[in-house]
Amino acid sequence: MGISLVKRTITRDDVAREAGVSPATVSYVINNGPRPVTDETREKVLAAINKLGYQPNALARNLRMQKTNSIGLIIPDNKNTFFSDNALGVEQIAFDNGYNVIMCHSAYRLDRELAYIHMLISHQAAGVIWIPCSEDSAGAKLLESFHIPFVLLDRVIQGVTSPSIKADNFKAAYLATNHLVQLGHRRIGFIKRPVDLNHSIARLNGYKQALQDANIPFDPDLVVPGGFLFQDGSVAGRQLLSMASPPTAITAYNDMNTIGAMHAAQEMGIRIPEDLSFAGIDDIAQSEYCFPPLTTVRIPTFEMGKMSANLLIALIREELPEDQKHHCLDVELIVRESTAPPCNSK
Amino acid sequence: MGISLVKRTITRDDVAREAGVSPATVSYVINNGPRPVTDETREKVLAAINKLGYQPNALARNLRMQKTNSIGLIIPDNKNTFFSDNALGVEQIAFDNGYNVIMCHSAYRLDRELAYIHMLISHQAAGVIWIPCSEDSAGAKLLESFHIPFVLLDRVIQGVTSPSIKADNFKAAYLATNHLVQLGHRRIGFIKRPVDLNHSIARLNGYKQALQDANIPFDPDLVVPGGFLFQDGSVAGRQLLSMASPPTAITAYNDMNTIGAMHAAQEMGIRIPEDLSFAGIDDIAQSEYCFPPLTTVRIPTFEMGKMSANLLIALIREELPEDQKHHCLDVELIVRESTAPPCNSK
DNA sequence: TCTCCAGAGGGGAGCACTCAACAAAACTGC
DNA sequence: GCAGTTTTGTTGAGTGCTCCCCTCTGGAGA
Repeated sequence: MGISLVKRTITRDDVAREAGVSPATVSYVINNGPRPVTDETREKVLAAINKLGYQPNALARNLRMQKTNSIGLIIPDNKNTFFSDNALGVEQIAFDNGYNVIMCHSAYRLDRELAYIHMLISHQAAGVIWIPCSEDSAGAKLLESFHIPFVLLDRVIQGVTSPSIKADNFKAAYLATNHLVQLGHRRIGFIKRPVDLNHSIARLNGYKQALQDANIPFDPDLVVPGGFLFQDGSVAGRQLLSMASPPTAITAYNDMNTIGAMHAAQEMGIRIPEDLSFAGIDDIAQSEYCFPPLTTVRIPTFEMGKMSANLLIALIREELPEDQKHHCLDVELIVRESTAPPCNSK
Repeated sequence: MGISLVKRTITRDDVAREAGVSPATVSYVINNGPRPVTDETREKVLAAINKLGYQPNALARNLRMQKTNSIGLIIPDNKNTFFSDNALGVEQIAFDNGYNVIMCHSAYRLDRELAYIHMLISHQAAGVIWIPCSEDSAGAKLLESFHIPFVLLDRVIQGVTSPSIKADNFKAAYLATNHLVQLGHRRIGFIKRPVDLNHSIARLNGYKQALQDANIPFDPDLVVPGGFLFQDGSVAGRQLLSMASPPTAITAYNDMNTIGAMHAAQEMGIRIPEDLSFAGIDDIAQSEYCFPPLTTVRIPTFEMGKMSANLLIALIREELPEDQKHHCLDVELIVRESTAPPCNSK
């Protein structure tokens, strides 16, 4: 049992030599085919593998096979439980199907997205799941030109026909706003995404539609931009509350901004929900535990992650029917304690 | 400009042909060495690369070089902001240094950890960052036998001498408990980790030491097991509060359990912090936004992730001095509004 | 006894790349 | 103008694997 000081990996040829068979036979044992092997030979090979502690080299295998079992996951922000939940769903399905996921964190930056896409191409990724941070189509073009299947998660890019998974963003905002309307609110502020993407426009439209259905005129002054951080929501909230005629309820593009705004209101001594109601969208982890617990619309992030991975794997296997390429998941209003009728209606 | 219907990748040989040079020259241009190339030749090669849209095949390169630029990150739960923050730090440093990270989600399961370790070995990972879910050393042995450098993050495994990054868990619990002691509490409940690992034992010991330093006798009845979910903390909280002589303050192994217990108390109609104080450890995202905002001890998770990646990269490059292999990061008490003097002291 | 054939294993090319070793060209000094 | 030296470019072996194609063995049928 000599300790080898030289760092040398055990290859398939070593196993073949140890077992007294040819390298090809070792492959046939490991891969269970494509040619049969007698039980006797198989035993010999397995014994040799065990003795030497052999691990096949996936790199060589992938090079030869012209494909890998790696899928790239491009996400904007792993700190946001919305996305980390997506990631969890993706990883679970990937693992169950023998894929490994390469985590690509774009930090909402297009250049990093593109850098990662180049990396994934270079690594011959079997496919990629992409939560784009913009509607730039350069990355999609690149993936297409290299025939790398990909699915868009949460967001969609104009002109890109790849499979996609999204939530019903219009309905999400409609439900949140309508809930406030039903409680009797008529001046409802909306914190919108700083940059307009079609999913954020859908949410803004849901807000507008709910107002329209209640015959409440749309007031553009009640729509202010938020940001990616809680603090941004806080700033937006203050802006809304410092208006001459402030809203009696606030909803937003997402929970992050809603919670930020709620904190700002509390710092200003405003009671929630007695003086001011808040409804969010996403149902991130913080929403249930903030004070008061936030009324919000649940987006099924984990399920979306799982679904996108299933879609991608079907796409890789070329088993995805044309009519099942695009999915829009339903959303659900979750009423907690941040919403109540407006105080003047009491 | 014919559209190729056959899916064939452009290789370095195609570029060589296009540029009228040898394949090796193309490599020298791409890698900037090891042999020099005249500017004229370089231009020709670059033009050909551009024209053909060539992307080098990382698989072939890695196979030839006998190494990759992939690092594995084994984490127990990406949903928990504690770990997703670790992941973010790792990814950032990895990206900046040209490494890509393979996300390995163990879901607190030893079998998945081992499955992923096998996968990483097979993929010739350059290194791995590992947040182990137990103190089993099989995975570490495996990595060692394949000479794959790894660093342990957050936790440490008995007998494993690999570099490690952890927080001062003893101090964290000491600070939380001592804060409660200083406020005048003498019956302080502790929700411990369901399974004892050395970092959770350190936290329990920190709790005990703070009591001892204040001459408060340790009461084993005040220590109950929690779990991985908010609900588990809730159950543990109810258990503590249903005691004949319940505690006036509760602290726990982590924020998840603390927040769970706090919710349980609120459901029982107990006012926080007037009737009961809560102090946690970790400072996860929820802690600042729960109600009341949680007094806790901040663990620098993001910094720990970054540091572990820097350590791993130094280790891979064999530039890590022996005396810098182990780091224990300092922690900080963050006083918010979930703690107050006990009501009987008023 | 010989031929035929099926079943099982071996040989070897090829995947896209790197780099040492070699060849050729360009430059130097006399 | 030529040997010696430097600079630039090419050749080809090797990385570990898969799978096509070939060989070998042995049993069935003539």
